[in-house]
Amino acid sequence: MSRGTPDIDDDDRKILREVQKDTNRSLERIATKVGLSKTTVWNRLQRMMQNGTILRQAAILDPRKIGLRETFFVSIRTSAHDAAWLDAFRAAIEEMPEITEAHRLAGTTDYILKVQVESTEAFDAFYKTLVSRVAIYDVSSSLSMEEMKHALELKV
Amino acid sequence: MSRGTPDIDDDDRKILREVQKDTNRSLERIATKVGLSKTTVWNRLQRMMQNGTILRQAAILDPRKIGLRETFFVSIRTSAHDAAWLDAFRAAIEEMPEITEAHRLAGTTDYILKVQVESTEAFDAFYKTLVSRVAIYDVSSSLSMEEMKHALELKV
DNA sequence: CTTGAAAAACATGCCGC
DNA sequence: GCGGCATGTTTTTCAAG
Repeated sequence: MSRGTPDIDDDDRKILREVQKDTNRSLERIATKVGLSKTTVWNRLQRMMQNGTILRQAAILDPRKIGLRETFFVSIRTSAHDAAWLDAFRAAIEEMPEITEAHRLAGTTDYILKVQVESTEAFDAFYKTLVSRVAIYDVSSSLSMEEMKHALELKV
Repeated sequence: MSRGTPDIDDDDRKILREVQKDTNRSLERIATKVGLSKTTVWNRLQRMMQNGTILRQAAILDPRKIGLRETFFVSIRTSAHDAAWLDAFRAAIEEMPEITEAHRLAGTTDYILKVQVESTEAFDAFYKTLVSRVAIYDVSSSLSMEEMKHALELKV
């Protein structure tokens, strides 16, 4: 385990491609599809859950069906780069469920947030709360008109 | 079913909160936790899978463990707004597995892409392929230094 | 909506290769 | 490491309150 990522081999990749699509198929179907025995597939799945390759198995919901109709992308620049500010920012991200994704970036934009809310009014409320919690130098919010792709299946 | 989203009630929401976390717990544990019978939980899950509230149940992988070490956000502006260009762009998005998310935006930026690749070199190759496939007026790519949050669990 | 029970499908662990 | 088989668990279906 000294190099980049030699934890998984081609059989593992085949299994991952299957379980990324659907976890509700039986072991037997997966085993047949990838050309290994049930036991082997089971052992490999066990290992990949242990070592964190598979983070978890979960139901993936349609945001619209549960009332989250709008997605915004929020680009943030800050003037404060001290530890106290970052702690406050991290806490806000953690505690606000509307923020479904947050990245610290290299470049002119310091942070990007993906925010999923019920409505544009709900976003306005979210926005006010956010800027009241942390000092922000410059913000630019973009409303998504259309989600063209959302691949939870990674290229494995 | 004439209003916004009255397909799901509070019991459904409780069930969804459970299965969003982990799909591998038995029906019995979920039923106990939400205070309903096994049969009821099963019937409700069945309905929510039928009507698309639950898109699917799948394994969620750690991108780094499968060698996808870098995430980029690509902001795109285009000068061509005709149907032919859009078709080509849609096809490119569909066919390039490195693009894990794509949105059409309102505002100065026309599109935003999330791109997950093995390395910065792999991103360079991806980028060249993308711009060779579709005419783009202005692109700005930002490398993510840190994924601060990635909530696949939606606020339900 | 619930309980309960019965059938089928399944995951899991052990065996020998 | 692998595959086949035995066992206990779980899902799934059904009848009845």
